[in-house]
Amino acid sequence: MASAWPYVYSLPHLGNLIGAPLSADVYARFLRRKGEEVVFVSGSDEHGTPIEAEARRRGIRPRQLTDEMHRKISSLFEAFRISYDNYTRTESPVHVRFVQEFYSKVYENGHIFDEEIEQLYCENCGIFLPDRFVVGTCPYCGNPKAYGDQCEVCGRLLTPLDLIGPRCAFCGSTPVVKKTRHWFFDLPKFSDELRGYIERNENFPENARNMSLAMIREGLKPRSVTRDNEWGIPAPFPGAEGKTIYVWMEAVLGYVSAVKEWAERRGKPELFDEFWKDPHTRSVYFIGKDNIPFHTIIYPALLMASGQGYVLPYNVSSTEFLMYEGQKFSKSKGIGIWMDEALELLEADYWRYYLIATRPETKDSSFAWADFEAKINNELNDVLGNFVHRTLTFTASRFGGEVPALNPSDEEARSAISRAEDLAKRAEDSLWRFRMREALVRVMDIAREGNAFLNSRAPWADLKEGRVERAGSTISAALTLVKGLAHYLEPFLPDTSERLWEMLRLDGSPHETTWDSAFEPLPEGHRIGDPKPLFRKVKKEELIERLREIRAARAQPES
RNA sequence: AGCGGGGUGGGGCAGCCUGGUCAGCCCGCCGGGCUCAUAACCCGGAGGUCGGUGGUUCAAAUCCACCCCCCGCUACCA
Repeated sequence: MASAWPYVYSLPHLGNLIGAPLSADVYARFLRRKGEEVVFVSGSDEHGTPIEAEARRRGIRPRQLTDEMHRKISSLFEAFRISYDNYTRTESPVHVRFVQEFYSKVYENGHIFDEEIEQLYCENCGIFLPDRFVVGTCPYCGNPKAYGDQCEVCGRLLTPLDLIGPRCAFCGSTPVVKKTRHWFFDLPKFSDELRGYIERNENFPENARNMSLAMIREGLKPRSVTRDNEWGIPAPFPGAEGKTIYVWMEAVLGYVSAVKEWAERRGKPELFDEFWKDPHTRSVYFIGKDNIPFHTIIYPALLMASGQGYVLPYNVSSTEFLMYEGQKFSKSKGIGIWMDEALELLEADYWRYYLIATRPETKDSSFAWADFEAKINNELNDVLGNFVHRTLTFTASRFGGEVPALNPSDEEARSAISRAEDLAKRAEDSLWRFRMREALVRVMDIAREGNAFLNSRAPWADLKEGRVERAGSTISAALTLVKGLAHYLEPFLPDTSERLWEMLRLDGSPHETTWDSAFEPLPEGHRIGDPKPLFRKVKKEELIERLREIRAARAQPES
């Protein structure tokens, strides 16, 4: 399993989080609970022009910059409980060596050719400028901030030489045209093989399949593999001294190298082949929709071209985009919430709940504070938190904290549990189909079921009238549902699951248990721990205000 | 411009591929119940004819055509 590698130029925001790492984490945890052998990898994508330029601007080495960013991002993923088996980086020596060997093979297999091209060069910065990093006035609409590849105002595609008054995006000086030689991956060669692969792969979501087939239909073009950057992995092709591998063409191979690194670190290098070359391995990738063509076309083509028998993606699960109050996340405009800020406002599970419940599975969705408040308060806190709390406190206060007996002929109690089992089954079906949002609703329905069950049975009324056994049977069943929730919530809300585990005084850990043992009842007489509320309500005004303060405090030392 | 996705009661979504048994779910709103629980929980109700027009069909949210609106992508940003 893999989630897209974040480019460590800036910290990921909540849209990035749900797009790849969090979605992948839910699935990875689910697979582990189902007893599958899972290796879940990702890492920091740290080479390339933007970082090289930023480091130059700050007067530090790129490695210094990415060391810091890698450390920050790693700890943020950890705090959000993203359960990577290996979160590494593209500067990892294993990765660097792997990429060079990989491209040497692709070259030997005859899928690389070189060609001289003309490109804009900034003499002040001393770098060739990717089209995106040339800015100027759009010749069509007069937008003074058009990019060298496209004008965002009128939407027209451009080349840097179309721009009026082209400037280097980093220093503003006028670039010159210069010749340079680059090495290209012969992508069109793989068109037929790719088409067959995509058509045969029934797991690809519709958007990924359609987009990819359309691109093949329109004709694939060779992709350049090299760049004139210093900050990157040296290209291993004869005559390519001084060139580095284009970040994208290199970072995707991290999916492979990260598993190699993981296997070597465990002292079992043979695990690498077991995972990557066994045709039964299912590799699953979680990405945002902007990354689809790379993962369904270029990346599989590279794997094919290496001739090493690496398994092709079993599925590429792509999400649409998360917006922020209806707008695009934008660092420069301060629109959105970033991972580090989120954690200062609330614990990870609040965010995990909301993000999974709002996951843009079939179309763009929007983070909205009003919606956030409603979901946290009414669903997470009231439906889930309260069901657990009322059940546990009732057990504690009326049964001395001991699990009462379930009456075997209590049909109502048994059918409540069996309805919950149905819900769990449906949650599982949704998860197998990568519908995490739907799955979470089904798990929450278990709590809803529990609440309805308690109300209809009114064990408090039974106790008043001396029907202790009936009340006990009700609570026993409710406790079984709570235990089920402790299991089923693990992929979604790992910390909450852990706390429930402790409150129920269960053995082991929710992170090692199995999905299918969820409803095995607690033994009669088992003592539970002290019930504590799982969640608290939030007020959006307060959160927004705190966010403002956090930003203000941060802006100070920076400037 | 091309390509892809989407337009379903006040908000957020599912259903559409495999036409009828689909108008469903969560939230909100209104009314009722309960009091174990963090004024939490439960039950019931009002509210949509499924972007528009035309077509296919005994029958369309579901298929076809055209149109309108929103979003994304267009591959040297990663």
